[in-house]
Amino acid sequence: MTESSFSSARAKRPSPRARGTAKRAARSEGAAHTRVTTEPGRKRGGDKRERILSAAVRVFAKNGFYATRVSEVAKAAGVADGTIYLYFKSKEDLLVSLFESRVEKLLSFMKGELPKHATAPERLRAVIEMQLGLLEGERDLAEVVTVILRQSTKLMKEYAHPRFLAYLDSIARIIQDGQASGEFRRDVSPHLVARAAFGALDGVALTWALGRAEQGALRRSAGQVADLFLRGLRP
Amino acid sequence: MTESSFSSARAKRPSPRARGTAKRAARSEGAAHTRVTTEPGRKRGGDKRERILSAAVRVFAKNGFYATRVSEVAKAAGVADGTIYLYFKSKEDLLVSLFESRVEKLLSFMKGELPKHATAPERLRAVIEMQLGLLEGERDLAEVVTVILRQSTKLMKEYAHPRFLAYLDSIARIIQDGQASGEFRRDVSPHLVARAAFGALDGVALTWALGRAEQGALRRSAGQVADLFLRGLRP
Amino acid sequence: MTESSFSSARAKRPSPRARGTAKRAARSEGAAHTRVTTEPGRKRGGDKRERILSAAVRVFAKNGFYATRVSEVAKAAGVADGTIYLYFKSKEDLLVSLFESRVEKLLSFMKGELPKHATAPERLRAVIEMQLGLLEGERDLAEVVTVILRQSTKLMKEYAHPRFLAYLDSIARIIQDGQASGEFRRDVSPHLVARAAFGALDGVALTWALGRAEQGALRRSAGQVADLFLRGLRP
Amino acid sequence: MTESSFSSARAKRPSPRARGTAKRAARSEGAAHTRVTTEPGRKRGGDKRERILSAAVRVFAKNGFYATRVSEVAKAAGVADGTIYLYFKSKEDLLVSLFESRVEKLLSFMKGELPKHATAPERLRAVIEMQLGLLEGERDLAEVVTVILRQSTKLMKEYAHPRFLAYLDSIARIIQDGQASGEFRRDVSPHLVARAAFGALDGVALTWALGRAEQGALRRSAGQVADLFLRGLRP
DNA sequence: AATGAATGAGAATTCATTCAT
DNA sequence: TATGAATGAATTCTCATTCAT
Repeated sequence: MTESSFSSARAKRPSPRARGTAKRAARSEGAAHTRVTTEPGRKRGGDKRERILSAAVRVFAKNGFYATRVSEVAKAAGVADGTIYLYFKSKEDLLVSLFESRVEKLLSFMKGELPKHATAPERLRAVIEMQLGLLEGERDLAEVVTVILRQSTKLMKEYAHPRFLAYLDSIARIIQDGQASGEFRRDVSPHLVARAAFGALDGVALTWALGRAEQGALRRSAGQVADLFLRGLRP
Repeated sequence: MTESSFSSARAKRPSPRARGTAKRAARSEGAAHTRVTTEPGRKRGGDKRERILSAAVRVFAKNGFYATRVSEVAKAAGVADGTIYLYFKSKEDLLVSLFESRVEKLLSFMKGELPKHATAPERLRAVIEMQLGLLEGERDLAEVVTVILRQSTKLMKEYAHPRFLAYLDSIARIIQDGQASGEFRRDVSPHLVARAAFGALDGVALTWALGRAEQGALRRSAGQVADLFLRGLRP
Repeated sequence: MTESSFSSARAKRPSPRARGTAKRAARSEGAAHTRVTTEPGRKRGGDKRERILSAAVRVFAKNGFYATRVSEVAKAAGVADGTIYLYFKSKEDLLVSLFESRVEKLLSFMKGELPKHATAPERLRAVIEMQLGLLEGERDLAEVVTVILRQSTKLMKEYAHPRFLAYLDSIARIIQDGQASGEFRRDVSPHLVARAAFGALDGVALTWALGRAEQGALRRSAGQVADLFLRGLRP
Repeated sequence: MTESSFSSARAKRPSPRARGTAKRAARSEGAAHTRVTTEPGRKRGGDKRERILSAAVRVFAKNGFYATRVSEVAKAAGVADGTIYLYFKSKEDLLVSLFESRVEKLLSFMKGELPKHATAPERLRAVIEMQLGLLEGERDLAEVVTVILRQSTKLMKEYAHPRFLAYLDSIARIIQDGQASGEFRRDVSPHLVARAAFGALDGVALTWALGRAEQGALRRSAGQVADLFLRGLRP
């Protein structure tokens, strides 16, 4: 249960000019996530991709996905409109890539941390603290993950949902382990607990992100939420 | 603390031909939710507004707010495109109205139920069961409330946020009461608990709505979530 | 040359319900002025037609033809939107009818007055004073005639132009008579003078209507303009 | 008093992608004529603006402002619909710009010519000949200036009126000078004469433009109109 | 005759995406 | 690779006109 819950595939990105006649194609595409990709960075193109992504988090977080113009992202990134299409297939692909690149980071970190904790309660607390802790570091990211992502229904249903379920699974497995070892009560569904826990954290992060977003507030909240759940799960 | 947290104002709706008054008014309005309203169409236009709203829940839930065309809603409602603008100022107004009309219903129900429960734990359990129970009745509504609403960032920030906070407040007050009476432990922030509880329910409803949405599943989950929180709050 | 320059045809108006399926037809219609008409006024329907016309002058003068909504005219006239279509075939027909009813009045007045003046110079002066004098009485009308009418290009070209030419003709004939009798110099084209005179009056009325429209100003101007032209025409 | 009455500002034009700045700006602007401007497209977009303007004169002159579809202008200019919005903020802005660009030309020409004439009568004759002469060169322009411009009431009142008054002023000043030097009679108001003269020319041009528009006719008329006024003004 | 709710064709404008340079 | 002018499909909303009552 220490392995990542998010597949780490899709580390590649489209190489400039791999674009076909995709125009308006997205409307009917079944899967938005199959993208042609190539090694980008001869010279220092990877830099530009990153610049675009980081501009995108900021702008998406501020205005939402739909209200954001591709040209705004370009401007914020300091590149030409067309350049964005050298690195991303479409506006939506930009959102997916954003989500991926950020979540990937979050998950790989988690994957490294979890093994350090021996008991299920400790691991659950660690997950909770990590989720809020990581979001706190990047408010824009928190907003993207908690709010923006939900703006693209298609994205949500097709792309994010499976990854999200995988993440939930990894939490559920912690609960399961705890139940097996007698650390947690057995009369609750591990998956339900996982969903409730994730939702609780998401809700806390959401109000935080939409509100004043005080520094340190999320981290402090983490302890209480962990407490609440750990007590609630006590046999 | 039994009084509703949502103002029940705005129970009126615009009658056809409020046009000219409503026209573009939103552009400059500070609050997008103050709308001119009148008796619904006498004659036989009375149910049009409701028909449009209920078509909107369905279509929005299926495709999301942005991906839904006004003409699709019109078609689903069996009216002409223009008719929608007789009852709603804009596409966005339709979403707000939808949210309002539904949430209003949910809240007034809650307002009536809560007083029937004597202790804070019972009231918390009641809230949890009601939130999930009511959503279960209308899957589309659940999706609108948990997903779609977040699609309009402006809506979320300007309109829904305050109402949402008011709802959270009413939950927080239950916690507070319980802490005052010694029924709940005092070392957690009532507001934090409220946010976590709401988030947990939202998360459970979200996965339910996006997933298979089995009948009865939500109601069954409610008990476990309530249990989790009540135990977690035990002094 | 005392006979009216405007045909007095078209004194009839459409009777309620004579309407066919004219919808959008105007787009392709060649002649906008052929209208079915009937005696209206059993009871007192004529009153209503007049009320609509007079509301229309006011509203058109204020906002221009295109910027005016049929519903605004209806409101100003105190009738329902649909009622307008009982008396006028279309919005454009309303403008034409307006023009006609007003111009008719002006012309019949002129027809009665001219014979009272014996010499060509006196008649020219009378025409000038009448044109400005009548406009001064109704500022809104002045605006409709000088500005609004030009807004409907089709109207201008198809309907108003011939009538306008007829009016010019009647002025030209005064000049011609004067030249024949030796009262006016003969080295200018009567039609050119007529156009110039009409334009001069129109220009004076236009700036007056668009400006402060002081009472009495137009009448005072008339004398000077008449003077200018009469001197200019002196043999 | 030989200096031009029209400010020659606004010689610049928006470059493509001034979007975002210009967007909807007019809605709140007090003066609709302050527009962001930049060097026209380098590369090869340079003549696009001009091509659009000249297509617009043609189409507006033919169908009138309101009856003209933006797509028609685009087609006539040989560009895509959207391209128009790269150079003009809106359809109305296109009309204003048209007026400006043309009138500017006319006025700067006049500014250069007037000083060549020594006496007030000569200058008045020059103005008359120029106004008609320049219009004759471009029939479409004549129509735009005499008819189309009046179609946008807002335009007329907000934008054109002040410029128009300034032009009248410059004519009035010629009259005034003539009166001061004893070349013109003093018992007429210079401004009234200016308005009458402009109106006369406008009227002549209007019937010419709406009629057969024979080559040379306007120029020939100019002499007679000038004669008429000069004689009429003789002390 | 009158009403006004409903209609739906139509039009301006936007903006993701392309492609010539 | 990068640019940004150009494209044009698509979408919201308006409003003249109709027609059931």
